[in-house]
Amino acid sequence: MQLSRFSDYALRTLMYLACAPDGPTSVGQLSQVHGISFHHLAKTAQALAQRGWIETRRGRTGGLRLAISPSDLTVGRVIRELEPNLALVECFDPAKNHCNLSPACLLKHSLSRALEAFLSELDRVSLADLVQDRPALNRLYGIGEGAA
Amino acid sequence: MQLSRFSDYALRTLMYLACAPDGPTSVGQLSQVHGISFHHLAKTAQALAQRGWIETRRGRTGGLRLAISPSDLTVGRVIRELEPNLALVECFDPAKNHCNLSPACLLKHSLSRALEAFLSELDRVSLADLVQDRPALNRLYGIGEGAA
DNA sequence: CAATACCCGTATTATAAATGCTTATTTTGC
DNA sequence: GCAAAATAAGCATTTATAATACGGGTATTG
Repeated sequence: MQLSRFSDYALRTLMYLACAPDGPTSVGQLSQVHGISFHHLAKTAQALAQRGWIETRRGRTGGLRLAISPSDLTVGRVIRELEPNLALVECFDPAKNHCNLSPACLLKHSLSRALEAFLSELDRVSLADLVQDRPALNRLYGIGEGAA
Repeated sequence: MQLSRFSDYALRTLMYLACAPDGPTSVGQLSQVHGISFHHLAKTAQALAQRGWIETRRGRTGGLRLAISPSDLTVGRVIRELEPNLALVECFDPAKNHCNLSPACLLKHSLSRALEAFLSELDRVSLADLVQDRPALNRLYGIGEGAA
């Protein structure tokens, strides 16, 4: 049971943008800071832009910028929308289900409740909460390093 | 984010054994009822036996039998022990971690809390709870069908 | 002794993620 | 106004991992 790296990278991108909100940040910058493939990051940026969470600007001085307030976006929301498959077991998806116990199976309900407990715990955490110690993060990001 | 089928099949096996506790149940029977590969099920049975949750008996009249009381085993326990990878993101595993934000990253703590909420919700559910409506399950399992 | 059923290690297959490449669009500078 | 450069967006390929299938081995019963 693990989160897809897609969601993971999306959260890292949002965290960075929440820390460096001044100018637009290029995907290349994000790629360098996080040590993640450029093209892979571009793909996640695309998904974030589609949902209106970030603004993308093309051209010579383009890049990514947060389009919403960090306190308005929760980790739970991000994962609910971006995680490609939240069906813990096959019977969660009626189309793929092969288990004929479903009618009387209480396991499914228990797992549903547990998943909801997981997500609602993350609903309590906003992007603003994640970056509350901005100085420490900026140090790790290398933001504010005067020397080239 | 989804559970491995390994854990899934293990839980189904335990549920069946909790419903049919009289004689030993062969892996072949379990395979037929659930429509799952024989060898794959045998592998999960092995893991259950190693933990003392079931007894296996070889030979002509052999099979699997529950070795503990259904109310003493929780779903949470099963998943904690059997799920091969509960590391939601790479930074949960220091050996595989490449993210250099770890020291100041609050995301990890949020995810840890959420995972614990998920598992503790499942700790509240015992195997006995899952099979409380035994007649309905036995009907689905085909247990008690007089006609051949 | 023969048949049945669990035990264990290996190999193949399938699926999904990660990466790389190509195309299209925008902006800046001449 | 045009050309060049930078960047986003979309598409295809490679890679890795998990699930599954298979074979031989061992123990037990009748």
